[in-house]
Amino acid sequence: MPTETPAAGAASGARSLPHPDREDIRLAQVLHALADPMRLRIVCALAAAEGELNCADIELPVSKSTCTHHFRVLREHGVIQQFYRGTAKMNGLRRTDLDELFPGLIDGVLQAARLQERRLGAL
Amino acid sequence: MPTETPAAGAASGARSLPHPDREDIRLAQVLHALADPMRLRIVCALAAAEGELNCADIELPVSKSTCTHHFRVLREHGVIQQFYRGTAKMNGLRRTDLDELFPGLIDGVLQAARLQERRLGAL
DNA sequence: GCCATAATACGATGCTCGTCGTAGAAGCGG
DNA sequence: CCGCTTCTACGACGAGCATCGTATTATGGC
Repeated sequence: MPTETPAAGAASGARSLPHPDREDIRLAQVLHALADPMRLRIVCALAAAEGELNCADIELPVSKSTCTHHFRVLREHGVIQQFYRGTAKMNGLRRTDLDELFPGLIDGVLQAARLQERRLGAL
Repeated sequence: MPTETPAAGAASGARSLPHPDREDIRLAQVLHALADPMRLRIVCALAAAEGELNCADIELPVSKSTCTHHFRVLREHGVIQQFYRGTAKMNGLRRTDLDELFPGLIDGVLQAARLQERRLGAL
């Protein structure tokens, strides 16, 4: 269940990953987070995986530091959810939160991304 | 019909307003254009008006130059359509183009904006 | 205890963006 | 023709961002 609030339990380790509360998520911030090609790719991969994904499971043409940066932007803007599992950090879309706040938005963006990829790929 | 291609006719004056072709519109650019609070407000006003709106009909807490800048960003990223009518410049959403490229996206964003406004206003 | 793995933090750099003010251009009405 | 309204162009300034490399921290296994 990747849509629980991570506050419940504080998990195991000491490394904390601050997530915004659902009511603190702002549309403009979500759109900004989604407006970067790298982050859009991350979100699409996460949505396609339907579950959690390791940070390293998504291949991006950028350095590790930049990758970390993008994941953090997505998390701090309320788009994804992150937690540690051993040395790995797992990622998941905050679908239920986003769907409750902005019904149809994420689906629209994901479908738009798929359509555009198909359109440009089959050019 | 505010959704025609403005290339047909070249209108009256000499002032030209370059619009991107529909197939040149990119999702990331649209999201980026929508990610600014001012521009989001403009788009919402335009959608609510259902027709064309004068630039000055939308009150924004920024200077005139900044306003012009935002309108241009929206136009150059394919979100709105602009043309001159006398000294005024009229604006309209490119709904049909956007709906064809990214079905459901604009509706999702607009509804999300309305929901958030209601949520935050009734706080 | 110690090393390997995975990710972070920090600082730097170059680019983009949002904002503004002022000066200028295009059309309308007398 | 002249002034008024409306928008634009240009330049500037400060902030933010995407990117990187390197040093550091946290976890798990030997």
